[in-house]
Order: sequence, then C-alpha cells, then structure tokens
Amino acid sequence: MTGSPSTAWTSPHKTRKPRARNAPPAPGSMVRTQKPVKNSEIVYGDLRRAIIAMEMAPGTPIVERDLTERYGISRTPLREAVLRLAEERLVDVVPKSGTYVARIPVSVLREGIVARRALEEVTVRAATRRASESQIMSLRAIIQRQKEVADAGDEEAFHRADEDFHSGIAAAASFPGIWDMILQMRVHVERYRRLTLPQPGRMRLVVGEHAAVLDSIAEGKADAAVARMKEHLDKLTLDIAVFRDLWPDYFIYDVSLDAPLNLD
Amino acid sequence: MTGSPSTAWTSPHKTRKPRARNAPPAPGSMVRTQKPVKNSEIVYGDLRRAIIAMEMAPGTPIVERDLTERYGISRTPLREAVLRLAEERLVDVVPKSGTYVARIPVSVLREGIVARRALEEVTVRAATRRASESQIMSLRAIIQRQKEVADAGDEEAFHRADEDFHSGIAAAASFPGIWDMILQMRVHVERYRRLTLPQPGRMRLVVGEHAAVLDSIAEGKADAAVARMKEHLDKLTLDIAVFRDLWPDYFIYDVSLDAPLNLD
DNA sequence: CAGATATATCTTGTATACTAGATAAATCTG
DNA sequence: CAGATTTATCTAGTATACAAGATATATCTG
Repeated sequence: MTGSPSTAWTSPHKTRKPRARNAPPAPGSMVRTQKPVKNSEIVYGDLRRAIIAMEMAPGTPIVERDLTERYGISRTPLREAVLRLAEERLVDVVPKSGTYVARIPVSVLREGIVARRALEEVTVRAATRRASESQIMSLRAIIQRQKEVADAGDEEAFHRADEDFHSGIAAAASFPGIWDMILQMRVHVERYRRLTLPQPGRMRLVVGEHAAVLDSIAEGKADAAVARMKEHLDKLTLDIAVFRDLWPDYFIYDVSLDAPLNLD
Repeated sequence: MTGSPSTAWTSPHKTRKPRARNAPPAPGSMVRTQKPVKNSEIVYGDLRRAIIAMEMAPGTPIVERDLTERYGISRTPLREAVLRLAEERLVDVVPKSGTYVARIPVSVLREGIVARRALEEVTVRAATRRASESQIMSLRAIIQRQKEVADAGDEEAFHRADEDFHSGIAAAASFPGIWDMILQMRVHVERYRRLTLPQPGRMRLVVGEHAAVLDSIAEGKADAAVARMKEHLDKLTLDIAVFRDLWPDYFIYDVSLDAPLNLD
C-alpha cells in the first residue's frame, strides 16, 4: 500500500529447495493438538450416537445433501463421516443409489456376545493381577453409584455405570486396546438392547454380580473372578422373538438362527 | 435434430415429485455389484499391503500429491484410502503438517497377542462342536500343504498356509466376524514379524502343532483342542530386543515394557 | 559467525462443480 | 386399461480449486 515497491521487490529470490520433510514429528513430541476438531468428527459422533440410540431406524435413508444443510458444511467432510460409519457397519452405502442406516446383522450380535465374553475373561484375569488399591476403590465407588441409580430407577445412568465398571476393569488390566475392541462390538448389541424392555429386578441383580466380580479381584483370586465374570456375561442372551416377530425389518439374518446363540 | 420441435416440446411437463426413495434395497435383493471397484479401494489395498510388508518403513512420509500422480487419480479417493489406513493405525495423520507410515505401537502388539489367543480359543472350541467332515478334510489338506512348503523352505507360502489353517478353523466355527477381528490385530503383529528372522526348525514344529489341534477337533475333544491351540499360540512372544535395540524408531513405546508381555 | 526473524512453500482440511449410473414417475403402445 | 418404454432427477464417485496452519530455509541483526 504505502511505500515504494520498486526497491523492496527488486532483489530476486533464489530458487528455494522444497522443505525436507523427511522425518515425522518425534515420537515423544507433544504435538500441540489444541482443539482443531474436524467437522467430520462432529458429524460422525453425532450420527453414530443417533444410530446406536435407535433414534434413526434401520433403513432410514441418509441423504448427504440434507445433512450438509443441517450441519452447514460441505459434502467432503460429511462423506468422511459416512464412510467411517460404513466401515463400522452402521450404515450401508449402495453405490449410485443411496445410503441407509444399517440393519443389525444377527451374525454380529451372535459373535459379538461370544467375543466379548472371551475378551472380558482375559481382561478380568489380568486386572486381578495388576489392579492397584486405588483402582479397586474406584471400582467400588462405581458399583455404589450403580446401586444408587438402580434404586432410583434411572436406567440411562445405570447403563453408564455398567459401562464404567467394565471399562474400569479394562483400565486396571492395562488393556485399552482390548477395551476398544469390546466397545466396537457392543455398538451393535447396544442397538439391539434399545429394542428390548428391561427385565424387572434385573438392575439390582447386575449390581450384585458386579460386586461379586470385584470381590474376587480384590482377593486376588483370578480363577474365581473369571468364573464370576463369565456367569455375569452369560446372562446376556439373544431373544430371537424380538427380531423375528416384532421388528423383522430391523435385522439382517446373515446367519442361521438355528445355530446355537451361546457357546461355551 | 430432424423433425419439427414446435409440437414435440409444446406439451409442458407437469412438475414431478422427486422419487420416493423411502426404502432401501430389500435385504435379500442381490444388488448387481458387477465390478465397480472404487479407486480408493485399490489404493487402500495397495498401500496397506506395502505397509504391512514393511516395504514402507515406519516414519516414511506419505504425500498425497505424489500418490495422486502415481495412481493417476485425484485427491478425494486417495484421501479416503489414507483415512481408512489412519483408522487402522497404519498411518499417522498430523493435521496441517504431514502423514507418515505409523510406527508399531507396542501396546497393540502386547494386547493383540493376548486378544488373539482368547478369540482363537473360543473359536477352536466352537469349531470342535460344529466342524463338518469336509471341513476337517480341508484342514488336513492345508496342513499337508504347509508341510510341503515347509520342507521346500518357502517361507511366504508357509505363512499363507498358516493363515489358511486358522482361517479354516474360524470358518468351521462359523465365526467370520471374530476372524475379521483377529485379522485386524494380526496386521500389527505381522509388521513386527517381518522384522524378525525365522527361527530354524520353527516351521516344522508349527506344522506338528497344527496337526495336534486338528486331531483334537476331529476327535471332538474340545478341551484338548483349546489346550493345544493355547500351547501353539503361546509360542508367539515378543522379543523386546528387536525393537529396543535394532529398530528403536520403528516402534512407539506407549506401554511400559516392564509389564508382562504374556499373560495367562 | 550465532541467533532471532521473516517468508516461501509445503501440508492437510474444506468447498464446489462435474460425471455416470440407478430409480421411479410419466408417457407411449397395444 | 395393462404393460413396456422413455425420461427427469436423484444418488454416490470423482476432479479441482481454495483456505488455513506448520515448517524449513533464507535473510536480517547483533
């Protein structure tokens, strides 16, 4: 603007080599990640929660253009979110046709229950060996909280406490990755659970089972802890009537229903 | 072109309602999926293989623009491929900075071995109950093939046969989803394996262990099959010296190395 | 010559425009 | 009126252009 450009720009810049860029940030370097939440992350989390909560019924069309308007973003980040959901099998993308909230694959339900039990068993075994006193106290606090919300009849808070308890055991075992895997499977089972009515008195029973598991952990009795966790998780069964009769269109029957749904 | 447009275009089209699009394709409808392989799929598979095979060393920069030229595609599908790899933790994306082939997270190695053993145990138990005669025969054929390539010293073929054997057991158990989970973890362990030298005589031992597992399956002895599978998988251990001394920059030490690497 | 500063240029993240295939409504044909 | 056919319009897949932040190099200052 002001000032004569004649002199400032006369000195020619030498051709500059492109920056090296041979090395990634050092492993230990805390890359300042302040809070650049990508838009795709926001949409992903939002849609994911709604799908898992069954607020969006299986089969509901997902129209990219509608969502871009709703969130005020462009298609590119929205597409990234949808593609991530597709990898989790929470949405089905039909090329050149449309995208839909996925039906619940019965095979994933069946295998998910089996896999979860297997993983939680090794987790509780490791937790028994490694849990610190403070971790055990935290778990006791969680159980107490769960008892309180169960008495109050707050089902949502109850399920949060349930997840916290199992998550806490995974933390005590130092198995964050295995816990992530369990969560990944729980997604589909959770969608199924939202369809079923809570069984009366179930909440109080669960609290007791949790307490039993924790007692064994605190006593350092690994085999007993595993056995009690197994008992606890064996209570999770699939009520075939739910999807066969009540919401037949909510599921994909990609496995024979005659196959045993609970294995040992 | 030919013909008088005067009449043909005079009849106005009524405003047309957009197509309904309320229902997804019927669950059973075989949507003709001919062969519309998305470009992102090709790039994803190609990069994934190269990373797992350690052809691209951890820390290698991944420059989107270079790859678009190499594959002759635009950034959008390429980005999709890179983002999928990032979710698998095979690449690290540093916002506004760069993308790099990921180091191997030691925690994933450690937990992966534990989780795999847990999942393969329930799988082999189910396989013992459900395996058909033909499936057992197929497994025997795989073991025979593995013995042949082991004698020939073909290590690549040996590992393929190894994977086929475990995959076959998962198929016999009707646990395709659990097998996918195992594969997902194996990715990182496989990268580690590529760094280690094969132990002499190991191939022949593996064949024997596989045969022992299959014998128990064929006899319908579930507990024995599980025990033998456990023995087999227990041989997989982490040689800490490999990453601590030989390639320290290839790993991320996101877990204490003092923690037991093999649990029971 | 050493250290601080400035800046060119790279990177990923985002927005937008275009292409090709699929679908259902509207039209045509008997 | 029933069925085949056309056609408008939607969809996902792709290409390209722009924006914002990060970094190594060149330059400036003492």
